Amino acid sequence: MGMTISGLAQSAGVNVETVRYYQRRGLIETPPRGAGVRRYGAQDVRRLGFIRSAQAAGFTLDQIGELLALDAGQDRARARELAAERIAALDGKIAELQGARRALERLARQCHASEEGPCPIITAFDREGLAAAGDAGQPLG
Amino acid sequence: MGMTISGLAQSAGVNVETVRYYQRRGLIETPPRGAGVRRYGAQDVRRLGFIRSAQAAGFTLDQIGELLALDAGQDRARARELAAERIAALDGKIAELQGARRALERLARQCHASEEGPCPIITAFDREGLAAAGDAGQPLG
DNA sequence: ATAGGGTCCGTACCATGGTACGGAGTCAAG
DNA sequence: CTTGACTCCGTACCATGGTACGGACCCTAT
Repeated sequence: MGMTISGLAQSAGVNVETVRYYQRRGLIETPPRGAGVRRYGAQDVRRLGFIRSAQAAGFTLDQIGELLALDAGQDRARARELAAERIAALDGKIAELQGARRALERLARQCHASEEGPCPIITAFDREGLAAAGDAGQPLG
Repeated sequence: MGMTISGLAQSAGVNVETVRYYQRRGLIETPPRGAGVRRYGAQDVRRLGFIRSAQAAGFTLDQIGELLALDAGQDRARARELAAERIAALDGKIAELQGARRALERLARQCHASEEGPCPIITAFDREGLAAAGDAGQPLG
C-alpha cells in the first residue's frame, strides 16, 4: 500500500520537511489520507527524483514547477525555451566566476612572489577593485 | 567636513540602506555624530569601495569582514589562505555549472532533432537525472 | 518660524530553499 | 491498552544580502 512520507524522503535522500516543503510549493501532489496517513508510490518517487535532477541543472523550484506542468502539456517549444534561458544564465555565471577566479589567482601569485610591502590581495580591492589587478576581470558591479 | 551617508552611498553607487546594513554588519565604521548627523570621508569611501570589489570576487560579507580585519595587508598568509579557499570554491562551482550546461545543451539539441515522442529535456530529469540523457519515459504523476 | 528634505534608528519585509518545533492524531507492538 | 514512533499541520526560524517603512530628529532656506 505504498510508503509513508519518510520512505519517500529517504528514496531521494532528502529530509521529510523538504518533501513537505515541495508539497506546499505545489511540486509534489499530496495524496488523500488513507486512514489518517498519506501513502506514496513509485509515481511520487519519480517526481521527487525529477525535482532533484532538475535542481542539479540549476533550475529554480519555480522553473521546475513549470517543467512539471509542461510534462502534462507536451509543450516542447516551451521546454526548449526554458532550457535555452538556463544555458544563457549558466554561461553568464560561468564567465563571471572565471573572471573572478583569474583575477584572484593572479593576486595570490603576486602575494607569494614577495613578502615585502602590503599584501596585493588586499590592496587590489582597496585601490582599484579586482579588475585592475590585471587584464583578467570583468567590470563587475 | 565630509559627506553625509547619502554622499557616501552615491560614491559607490549603492543604496543608503545598504551602507547602513554594512554598518550593522560591522564592515563600515559609524563615525560619531557631529551636530546630529554623521560625516564620512575619503577613508570610508575607500572602505566601501573595497567591500564592493571584494564582493565582485565572490567573497561573502563575512569573509570581507575578515579581510578588513587583516588590517590592510599585515597578515599575508591568511589573506592567501582566504584567496585560495575562494579559488577552490570558484573552481568547484564553475565545474558544476559547466556540467549542467553541457548536459542541458545536449538535451536541447535532442529535443530539436525530433518532434516525436516525449520531450527529452523532461524525460532526462525524470528517468535518470541530468547525466543520462537517454530515451523516453512515462508522464510524471 | 516654518516647510522641505535628509538623517537616524528600530523593525519588518523581500527572495530562495529549506529546517525546526509543538501539539494533536494515528498506528503497530507488547 | 498503553507506549513509543511516526504523521500531519501551522508556524516560526535559519542564512544571505539587502530593501522598505514610520516616527523622531536635525539642517537649511525662505
